[in-house]
Amino acid sequence: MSTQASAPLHARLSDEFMRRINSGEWPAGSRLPSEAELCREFGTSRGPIRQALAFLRSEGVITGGQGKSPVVRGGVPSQSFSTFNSFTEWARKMGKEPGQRTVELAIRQATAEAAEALEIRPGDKVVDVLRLRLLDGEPAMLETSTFVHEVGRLLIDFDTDSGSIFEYLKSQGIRIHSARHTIDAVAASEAQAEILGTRAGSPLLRERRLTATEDGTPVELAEDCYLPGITNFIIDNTVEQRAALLRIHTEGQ
Amino acid sequence: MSTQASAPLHARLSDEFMRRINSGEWPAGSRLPSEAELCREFGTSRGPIRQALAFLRSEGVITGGQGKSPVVRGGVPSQSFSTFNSFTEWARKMGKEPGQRTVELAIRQATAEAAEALEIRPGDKVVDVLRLRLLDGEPAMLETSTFVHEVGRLLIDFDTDSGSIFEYLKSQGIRIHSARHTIDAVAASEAQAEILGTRAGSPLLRERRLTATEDGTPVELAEDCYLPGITNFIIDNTVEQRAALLRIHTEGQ
DNA sequence: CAGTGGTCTAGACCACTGA
DNA sequence: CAGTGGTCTAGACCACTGC
Repeated sequence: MSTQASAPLHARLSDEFMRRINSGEWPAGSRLPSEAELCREFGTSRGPIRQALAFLRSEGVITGGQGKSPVVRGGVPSQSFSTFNSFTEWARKMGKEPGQRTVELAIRQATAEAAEALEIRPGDKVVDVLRLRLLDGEPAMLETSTFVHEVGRLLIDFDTDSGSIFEYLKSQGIRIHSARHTIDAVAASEAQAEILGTRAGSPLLRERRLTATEDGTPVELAEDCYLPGITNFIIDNTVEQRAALLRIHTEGQ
Repeated sequence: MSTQASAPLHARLSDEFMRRINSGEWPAGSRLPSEAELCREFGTSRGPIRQALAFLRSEGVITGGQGKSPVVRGGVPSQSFSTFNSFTEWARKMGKEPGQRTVELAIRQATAEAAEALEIRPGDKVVDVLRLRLLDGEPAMLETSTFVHEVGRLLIDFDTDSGSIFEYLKSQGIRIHSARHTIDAVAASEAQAEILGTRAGSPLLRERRLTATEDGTPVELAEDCYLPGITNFIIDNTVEQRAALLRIHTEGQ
């Protein structure tokens, strides 16, 4: 199990349930034991059992209910916040070796657009980082990040060629808490095409990202442009997740 | 409030909390009343109160905890499963008028690729629908859907120019329960470019979708290609949502 | 230190499912 | 009908926060 012995009971239970599902002890398509049975097996009340099951439900690992015991669903992925927000961590999890070449690190004045998103004044100092990200040594993505100065100044002392900015900022006590990702497709500009080693006008998968701390203060505005074919985004959703985390947007709204 | 009088207490509570947040009674950045206070106000035990707060937390509407009362976050979107899965419903919510022109509706044998995704045998009958989707009369997306025959046969009696297939199938008792969306960027083919009124080779935002019923049986395999600039995908995530609904993927994994 | 949310228990009633 | 999950109560102890 991945949880510590001191972890809350419901967390240990959901890990144990997850283990049984992944090990095939509770195969996909089968019914779970009833809550009453699980209470007896683990010598606990219904509370923690239900809390653990609710977590599996929110993950999409189990489904069904009301009068019937839940059913195990198959082929469900899982990814943590940091995996989604850190290129480095994500690449490692995919079994690829992440790399980066810093093209530019600059302190400059915020553009009007960046200032609005980051909730600062136009002309306030920001730190721009432009990096080419690699997978197994091959160009995969062009990352353009703009940090508010208070956070970005920490990067001056950091070798941005050495690894994950996300992890470094975490070690410096910056707690990234939430992010909004906007995904679309764009044609590569001349400059982008040259760095990525492709043709101008060819399609790129673009992810724009606004990250914030717990109290909602913006920290970073980023634009990541992926070479197509190498990377895609996968989103799972179900009816149970009442209002989903995700939405499609259109201009003028 | 949107919930019925007979709805569970925790649902009515979360609606009431949401109302107070949207009305400005609990402004963004402010602290919520303590759970004990809410218990007194509504004359209930902590259970339903906590369940309602947990829902707001999962929506990203409130944040924080442990020793401190939660804080209201601002600017949080919300979208239901059906809005994300139905072009028609989504367009209406965006204030646009959805439209469609059916290019082709055909019964044919499943390709090897489609058969594998839909968990049927290659050569089994499937129903293909190719439609140009419009927003306010302008081409916006090219939709290629492949339905398993058992479901697709219902479409033969449906005017696919008239509206939402998703809604029609729901009215026919087909209960779509979950979907996996894979998003990437591709270059438009000659055929696609002609229908969409763009140039071959220009970028398209592609969403491939596999929808399933509650027991995990695949129903539809779709490929939607959006004209860029008109549409993008927005995803919000936070640390609290332990393993998110979303992930980035790469080839060979 | 007092107040907060996080966790857990024990027991109860209800609505829904399937035999 | 018995068994299931969905809901709610009342009370308890803990860890964390800020004063």
